[in-house]
Amino acid sequence: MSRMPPQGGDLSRLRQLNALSLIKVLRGAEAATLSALAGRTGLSRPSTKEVIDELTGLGWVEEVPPAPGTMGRPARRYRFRADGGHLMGVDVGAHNVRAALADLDGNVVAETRRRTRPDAPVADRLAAIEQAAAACLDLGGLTMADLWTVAVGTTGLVTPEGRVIMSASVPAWRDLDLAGLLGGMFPCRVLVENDSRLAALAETRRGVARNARDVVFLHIGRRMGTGLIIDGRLHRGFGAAAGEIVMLPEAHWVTAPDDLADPAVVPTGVPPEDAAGFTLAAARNNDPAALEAVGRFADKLSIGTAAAILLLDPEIVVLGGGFSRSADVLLPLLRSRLERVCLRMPELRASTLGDECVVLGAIDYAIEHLDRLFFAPDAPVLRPPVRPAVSTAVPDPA
Amino acid sequence: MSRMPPQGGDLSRLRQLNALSLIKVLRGAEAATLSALAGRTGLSRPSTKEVIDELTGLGWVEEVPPAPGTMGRPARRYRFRADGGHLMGVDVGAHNVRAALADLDGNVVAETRRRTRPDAPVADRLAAIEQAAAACLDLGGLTMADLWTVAVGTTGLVTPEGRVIMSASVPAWRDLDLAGLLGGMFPCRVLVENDSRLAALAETRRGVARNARDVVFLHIGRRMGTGLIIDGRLHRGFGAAAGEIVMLPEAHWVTAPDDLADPAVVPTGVPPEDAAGFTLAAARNNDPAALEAVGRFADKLSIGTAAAILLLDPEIVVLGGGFSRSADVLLPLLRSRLERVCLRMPELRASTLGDECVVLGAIDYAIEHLDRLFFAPDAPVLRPPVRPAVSTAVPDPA
DNA sequence: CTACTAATGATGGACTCCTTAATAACTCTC
DNA sequence: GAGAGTTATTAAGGAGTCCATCATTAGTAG
Repeated sequence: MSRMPPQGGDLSRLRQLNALSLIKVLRGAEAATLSALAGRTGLSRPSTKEVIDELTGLGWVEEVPPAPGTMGRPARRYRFRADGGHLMGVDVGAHNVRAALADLDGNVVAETRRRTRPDAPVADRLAAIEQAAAACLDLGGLTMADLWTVAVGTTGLVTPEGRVIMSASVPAWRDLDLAGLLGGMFPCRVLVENDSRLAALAETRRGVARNARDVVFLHIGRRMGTGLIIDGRLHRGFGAAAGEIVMLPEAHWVTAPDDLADPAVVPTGVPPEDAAGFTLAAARNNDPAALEAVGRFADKLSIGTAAAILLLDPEIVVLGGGFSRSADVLLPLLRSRLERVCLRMPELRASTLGDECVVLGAIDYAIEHLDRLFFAPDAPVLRPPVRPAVSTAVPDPA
Repeated sequence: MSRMPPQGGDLSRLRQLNALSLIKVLRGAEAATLSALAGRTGLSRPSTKEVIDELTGLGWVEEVPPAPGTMGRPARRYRFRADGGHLMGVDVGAHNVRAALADLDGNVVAETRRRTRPDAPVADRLAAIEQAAAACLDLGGLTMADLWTVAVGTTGLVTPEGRVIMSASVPAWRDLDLAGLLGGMFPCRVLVENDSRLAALAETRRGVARNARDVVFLHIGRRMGTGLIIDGRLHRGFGAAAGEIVMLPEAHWVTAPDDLADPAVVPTGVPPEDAAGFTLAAARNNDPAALEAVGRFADKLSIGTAAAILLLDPEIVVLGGGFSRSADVLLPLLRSRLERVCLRMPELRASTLGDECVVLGAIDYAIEHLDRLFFAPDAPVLRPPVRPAVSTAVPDPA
């Protein structure tokens, strides 16, 4: 009957649970005193001390100077050593490859970008990834050996095993064992996931949808995409094909972006990648033809979005992707259309993370992967912070 | 960050975890020997014995005669006392009210049904519920006081608090505090949930979708409905309005059933409730007009279904509801339409639970509620099997 | 310098689990 | 039907983890 928290066991298991619970409390928080930690874990002071000592010895926790100016004897303070390990997020797009290096708390330490062309051959794009990663490590003063996990977000359909089936925006990205190829590039576990899904994750972890349990993320741009967070977790589906509402014929999402590149609105000479921006700007200035074009786009956008809202009843819908820079124009149009259809209207917000959305999501995804490794019920024995072994076996027990 | 299994604590907490883990192993399984239990929980034999003794003392577990004919000394055998408590599932429909009494393993002990009319006033339908429940208890030789939880599935939109906003098939069911009204009828916790959702739950727990993690359940009948199981759990959504794809205008689900009552196919004189059955039977016999009508229905059905599949990528789609009795006609039509659109085609099966679907789902829902109560991380202290207190407070921490 | 405050460190007791070894109950073979 | 073989039960000793309590320590306030 469903997955089960109540995992008892040995005495040492209890100690381990308490240690993990302590790490959990320390994570992300500022330095804390023993009393505070004892209060938050429910353990007694002496036990907390003992566990903290063990964790300090292992290198998970470090002591920081006591806070001055308090009454009584100054309390020793401890904090989680987020620099005990590092992970990397990579965003592989049609025009850019981004890499970001982060510590175990998800704080970005260094960031790089390499340009590529949509029609670049596979080898070139892989080289760009390698260069971006190497430069990023350099900037952060680290080496490959310091990486615990790499998570990669890419355009296209990604299988649970990390193969790219095909990508509309990167023609060469087709039936490609990306996880395998990158597995040879990095000496650690490499996770590959669809970019829209990772963007959705970033928005729920640190963006406008922070702390929401059910989120629909819409990537609206020259290519459309969706990412779903359900019950606080990234939803992949049985064959990792979730979120592909783009393919619903009745929603016309495949051709919808063309509405914003209507020759009746956009003068010849405007490069294709700026056409939508032009139309949206014109609509902002009440150009009638542009308004009509944007209206057509919003009509189509609203169909797929309504389907997602009616099915999932999310707390919030987040708009990301290139077009979301003109959310001031799009949001009201979308909202009015959705209100006609939706039983319960969710919050509707534009992304604030912008271009970094996918790399940040990749980092958050890597962190969740590590959390699963460390907090799993069938637990890792308490051990010093070292890079987890590269288990090429199971892709990801969700 | 996310909900956390690693909940450590006291020594007694460890004992409790082990006891719960033991109950979990015993649940649903046949009687087992100590060695078997020790093996499955990971505990040592002496510890297992001690915990079992405690649970036996509390009344959760009972000893059964040893299995004869084995080598060596016969092992004592223990089993979970499923009759330690009872719960009731109720299905409130337009034409029928069903009630079923079950033990803690979900085995149905007794079952009753009362007829009502769709236009019956609220008081009449409530009386039918009370009568069905009373008769059911009688049949099972129990009283109200033996009930731990009652779960009710009803047509219509149900809020997280158990109010019925409105129901298309039961006009009187409108802005009604059903949970409150029934709370006065039963001396225990009463849960109210949409019937299609409960049917979806039953199919995943004991029907054709057994053990699937992601399931889309389609209720197809004179009223359409959906229930979603995501990651093994019933998905309700932020405002408990999930699964209402019926409302998507482009899918035409509201009028779709009318296709099967086309006057060009159904002779006058056939009562409205049999019209669809007539059309489907005619289609089975290759009546051209009927085939066309069923084709139109399948077209509409496939739109909403495709939306759900593309978004969620379920492992399996289950067809339930009245029309699913003609699944042999409908399934192939639906499948061929979906195959044109879906990226990954899920399994497509007809329900086998039939009319009992909702009551069984209600029972499973009640069991999950109890499981949450007993296995929650902030745990109940180990206690004898008694009916949990009626906490009118929190509706349901999903 | 003294009183007050709050954290630290050390001791003893309680509880849970494990390992090991002796005992008990039943089947099978001769 | 007695003895060998097999498996479960029972009991005792040991180790690990947590808690409560109390004397001690290192600051601030007046």
